[in-house]
Amino acid sequence: MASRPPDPDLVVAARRRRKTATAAGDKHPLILQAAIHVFARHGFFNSQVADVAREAGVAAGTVYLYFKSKDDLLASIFERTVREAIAEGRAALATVDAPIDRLRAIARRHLEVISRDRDLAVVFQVELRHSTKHMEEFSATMLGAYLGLIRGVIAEGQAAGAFRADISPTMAAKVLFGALDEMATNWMLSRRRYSLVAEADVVVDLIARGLAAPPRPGKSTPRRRTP
Amino acid sequence: MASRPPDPDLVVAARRRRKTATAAGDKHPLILQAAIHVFARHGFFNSQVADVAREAGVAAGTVYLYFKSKDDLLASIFERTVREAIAEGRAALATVDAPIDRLRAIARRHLEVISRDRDLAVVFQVELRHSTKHMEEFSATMLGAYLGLIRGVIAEGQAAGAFRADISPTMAAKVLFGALDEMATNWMLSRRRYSLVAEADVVVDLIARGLAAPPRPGKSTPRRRTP
Amino acid sequence: MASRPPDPDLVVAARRRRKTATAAGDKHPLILQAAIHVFARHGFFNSQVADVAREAGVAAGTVYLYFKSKDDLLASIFERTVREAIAEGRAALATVDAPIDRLRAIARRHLEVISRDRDLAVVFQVELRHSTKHMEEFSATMLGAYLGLIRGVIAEGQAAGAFRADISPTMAAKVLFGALDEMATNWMLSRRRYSLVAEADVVVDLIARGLAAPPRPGKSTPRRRTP
Amino acid sequence: MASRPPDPDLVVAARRRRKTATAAGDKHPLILQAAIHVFARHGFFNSQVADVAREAGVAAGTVYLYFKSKDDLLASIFERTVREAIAEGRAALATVDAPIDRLRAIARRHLEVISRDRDLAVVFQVELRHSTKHMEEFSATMLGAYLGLIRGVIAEGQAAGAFRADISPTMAAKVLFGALDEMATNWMLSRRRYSLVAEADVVVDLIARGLAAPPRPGKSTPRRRTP
DNA sequence: TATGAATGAGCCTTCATTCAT
DNA sequence: AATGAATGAAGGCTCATTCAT
Repeated sequence: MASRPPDPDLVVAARRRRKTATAAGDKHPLILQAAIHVFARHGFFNSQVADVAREAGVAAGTVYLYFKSKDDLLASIFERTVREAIAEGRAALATVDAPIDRLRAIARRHLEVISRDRDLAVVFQVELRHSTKHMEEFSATMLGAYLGLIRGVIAEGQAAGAFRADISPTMAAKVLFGALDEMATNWMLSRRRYSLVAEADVVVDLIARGLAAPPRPGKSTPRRRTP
Repeated sequence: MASRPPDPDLVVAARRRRKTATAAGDKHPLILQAAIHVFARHGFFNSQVADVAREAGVAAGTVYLYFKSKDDLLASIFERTVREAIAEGRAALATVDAPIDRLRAIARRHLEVISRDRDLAVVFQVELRHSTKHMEEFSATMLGAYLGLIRGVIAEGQAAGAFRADISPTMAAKVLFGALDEMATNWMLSRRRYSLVAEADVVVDLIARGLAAPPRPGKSTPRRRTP
Repeated sequence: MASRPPDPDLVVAARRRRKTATAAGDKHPLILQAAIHVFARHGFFNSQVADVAREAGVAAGTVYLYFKSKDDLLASIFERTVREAIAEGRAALATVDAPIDRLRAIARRHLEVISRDRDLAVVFQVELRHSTKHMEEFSATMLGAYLGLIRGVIAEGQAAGAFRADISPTMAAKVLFGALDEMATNWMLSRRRYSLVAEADVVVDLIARGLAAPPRPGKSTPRRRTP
Repeated sequence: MASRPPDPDLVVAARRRRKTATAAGDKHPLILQAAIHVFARHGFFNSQVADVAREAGVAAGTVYLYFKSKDDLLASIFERTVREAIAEGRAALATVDAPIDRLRAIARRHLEVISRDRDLAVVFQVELRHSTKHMEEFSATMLGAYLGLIRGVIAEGQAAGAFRADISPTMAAKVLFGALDEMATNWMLSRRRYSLVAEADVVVDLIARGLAAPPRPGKSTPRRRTP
């Protein structure tokens, strides 16, 4: 364990939380969760760093030991959420093989992450949209990674002949992400408390149908099995 | 045409602004439009009153001759939009008689007002949601008037036997408004430039179908039972 | 009347009221009186030029046709009051001869001017004291003239042998003015509505007694008569 | 002496300021003193918070760690002064017994507090009078406490038979306070630097004489009749 | 002369960020 | 690592003053 090359993802994650996550007392997730709650309740601009600190039960200065700036709090929320979605997406992929099932797994986890914490959903779907700068910056990095995950699954499906090959997998990935993102926004804005995750299936069915390879007579969609 | 008595609506509109609207020189709509653009571009909190003033080509202090505060700019955008939507909705109603056509007319105009100015849509669907205070305050006044307009059409339809009478017209009006509002938010958040107005028909078809008066006895809607 | 050399005082006064005091509609005193009321009620700094204009029944811009600035309003109140006090003092002097009577006449008129208008008293005794700059500037001009009037009377009394010559008439004038000024301030600040003018006699008695020439045996105070 | 329980008054005073008054570093009195000097020199309205901060040697924002607003600075000056006057008055009362001596002690301390700091006197007697709001608000609280102190002494004197009982102690307290307040204002406005404290005796003599219990029957105060 | 809409400099106040302890 | 007092830049708003009509 000591000499193995470190997982790049873990390195990135560790770098985010300044140095030692020594014992149990890591205040990084504590403050981040406080920020989610405070931002969701009052909005990013109406919230003060001192509010977040108070909610987290730390001093105002302590926030700056874990985050570069107030903006960094927002960025970290975005980043952590996307990172988790990627991780959960990957984990979900491990259990299924058929391309359409893999897409469904990603979509379900995506909406699960969102619907797990309504405050997070508010921040992620609304507050994050304010700064075009943020959006553009993060779209290029984290979001790119997430889209890459989806694109990979689609490309696999195309390679396996399950999906039509005459559509760019990047474009198809964006369509799926866009649809899921809009589901999430609707759910978050809606006063009703319906099941968000259930919509994953509908979205995937719809898109998968659009992606389906034209049936070749007498040959059903092949199911690939991973070891 | 020159000496005709003035349109009462225009008189009301003029009274809203400063006294002598010296022909072209009324700065009220000028500043409001500038605010819509600036707020849409940078977000309400990232915008400065000075930015709005510069965009409108007036001095910073001038903004305060027409609006009580920066918040009032936001509130005025909301108010003007709802007022226009009501006026357009009423105008649309004048041309059709059948209840379902009347609903469709309102829905189309609603989405037309939104899609006419994308900046306005951004401000109206996103920035306005920030301040719970604003929302609550205006929900009670302007929004109430708009919902009243819809409710009236539905109640008419019920009275005429076109709509089922066993649903509160207030509730039905909220459902329609909620659906249109979500269409508008989706369109505004979406990167795609599809026709928003076209969705009005889909929404109205759906809801009108749900509102349709039950067919004559002997041919009841089949009730599916879930286990 | 046309060719006589103009009275310098009138010239100054006329210059103050920009050009023609054409007919009855001179707004200069109107605005000044409005300023006295407004400043007395809310204080100089809490009053706005627009308040004064409204009280005077004119537009805000009109104030600037008669006064250089807001400060000039305060200065003009000071100046007009002192000018009137001088004029009234001179008029009073015309009726009496004995030095002590002449001092008493000045003192009475001084306090009369003050007590005639309580708002004026408030402005004159309190608001005017705020700006040291103003005080110093005006002390050198208008107040100097008023003190000169008093000093003249005292010097006359000294020349006539009625007052001791071993005290500077300037110093004695300041003492008298200072005493009267403090009476005025007390009266203005006091919640009681006693007669301010009556205090003139007390003050003059006191100071005149201090100024009295040492009695030379067998020779009573001479009474001078002016033609 | 080192381990004695702390003086309750000091505890209260410390609580008034920010928590840990790290020995010499308490900026509350520092800023307050700076405000007294700046306000006295330029007047409340001509002074900027930044001026006060600079005079106190702190940053502008620091003022707001100790005071709610610029107005609060003025209010705090008032409050601290009255509080000190009450404390000094009480201390003075501890040394004397005879009612008239007790009144004289209070009066002397009152004028002592004022004359100790001329800047304070200027602010207290002039600037504070501007805002009627302030006056009314604090009259009801702090000033009420101070008047209560005086009233108590007078009531004691009445109970002891030293003062006539046919005058309301509240009214008598107001008369004494009013007289002292006017002495203070005169002294502050006056260019002369006479002893303000000495006037306490004169005022108290006068009022105490008016409060004196009527002599025993058979030797009544002569009543003069005016025609 | 009179108007009042327009201007823009100025100031109070907030709050993200720093740093001595 | 943690604190929270201190900082000072930034921005909303006011209002004295100007000027085109």
